[in-house]
Amino acid sequence: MTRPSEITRERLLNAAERLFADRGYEATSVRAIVAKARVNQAAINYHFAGKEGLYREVLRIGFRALTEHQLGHAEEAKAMSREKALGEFVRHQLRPLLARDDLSRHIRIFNWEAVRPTAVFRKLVSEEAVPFMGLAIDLVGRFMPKADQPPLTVAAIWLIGQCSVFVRNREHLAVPPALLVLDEAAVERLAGLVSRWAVAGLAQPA
Amino acid sequence: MTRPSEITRERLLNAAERLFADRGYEATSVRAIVAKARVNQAAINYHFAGKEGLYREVLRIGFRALTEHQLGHAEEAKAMSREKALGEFVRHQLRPLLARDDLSRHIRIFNWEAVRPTAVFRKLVSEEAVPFMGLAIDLVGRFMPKADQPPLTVAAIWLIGQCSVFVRNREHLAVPPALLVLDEAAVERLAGLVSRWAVAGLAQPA
DNA sequence: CTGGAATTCGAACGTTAGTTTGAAAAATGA
DNA sequence: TCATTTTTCAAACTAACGTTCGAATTCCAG
Repeated sequence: MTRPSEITRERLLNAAERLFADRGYEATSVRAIVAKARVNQAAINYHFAGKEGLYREVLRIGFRALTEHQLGHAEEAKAMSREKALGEFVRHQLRPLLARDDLSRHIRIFNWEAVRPTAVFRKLVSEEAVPFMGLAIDLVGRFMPKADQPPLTVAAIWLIGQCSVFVRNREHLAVPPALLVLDEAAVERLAGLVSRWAVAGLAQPA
Repeated sequence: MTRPSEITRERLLNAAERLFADRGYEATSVRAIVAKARVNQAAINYHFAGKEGLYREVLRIGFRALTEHQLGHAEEAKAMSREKALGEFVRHQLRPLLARDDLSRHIRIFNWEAVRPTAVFRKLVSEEAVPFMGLAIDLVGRFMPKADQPPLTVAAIWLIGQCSVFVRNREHLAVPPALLVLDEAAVERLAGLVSRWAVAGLAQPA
């Protein structure tokens, strides 16, 4: 076994993750990726057998990171009140408004997938059986204990929609008429607002 | 002044509107449009000076149709309770889940724009000064009478996000785990659910 | 060292995108 | 009718896309 040179692979994954997060899969060209990664044109096909393969790998990494992060907080979430847990979920989802770290980028990529899922994404979730909405479904289930799966899924989609619309319209929020300065405090306030609204909706009798 | 032959223009607008509603601007090719319209390849450039020009015209028509429709119902909406008005708004936004008429297509096109606004769209709204969210802002304003513009805009985005996420994930709702049969009754139930949730959020004290 | 495998590189390929072209056809007004 | 304009048409053009290719280079175990 020959140890492959990991550096090119790593640079590609890094550059691709940022570009995919910013523009989505379709709108990101392989030439833009290799330029940002400063590697050769053919590197993507050599290391990942094509653009799709690279994207699959980026998605896999995102899956792992997110589930790890959530698993790390799963116990705490169970211990919290359902209102607190939902608040944390919303804060977590709105995090890309501020931060530019890995986790935020993963969320932004999955937000793209929520709009129009790529074939790669669909295959991945079906293969790995790590449903993106699982956590959201569990969460809303605490508010609707008697509901069965379909309405829970609807509620989860509803909840995610409330968050992702802000993340994706980030640049809209910064200009009039919204004119939101997207600093720590503003996002905190927004998260509080959205989660209070969402709790009010879910908590009421069906 | 020479009367142009309107038929090709009309066929193009019709075909383009359907395709843009289904796939969004980027993913719709001019070849697909001319094929559906059964006109010549060069017709788009001749009649609309390019794909962008055609899209701008489709957007303009959508603007006019939507505002006319809303203006027609504006008086009724004012007369309703705010809860009823919001319910009607949500039902209206969710209408593309069922119907395939012109109005539904317009809404779906604007939903695409809510994801990642095209330059054409931005220019159009700034030019025509017909803000897409104006009605939503007025509506949420009835629940938050003391709020000023920024939080109202946030609330409006929040409200729109709750609806558009369903319209765009329509095909997701039809398969497990949601397994929603998208008939009249189901959409009606969904609209009721979403508007009740939204009302609960907005109606609570800030 | 050194020979074979792994990796990089520049160039090209085939396809599809939106647009342009110039001639043919149709429509128009005097 | 006829000269002029408007509209259609098939074909080609330029640019960008993802991918492939073979030679050049780097790497590493023997």
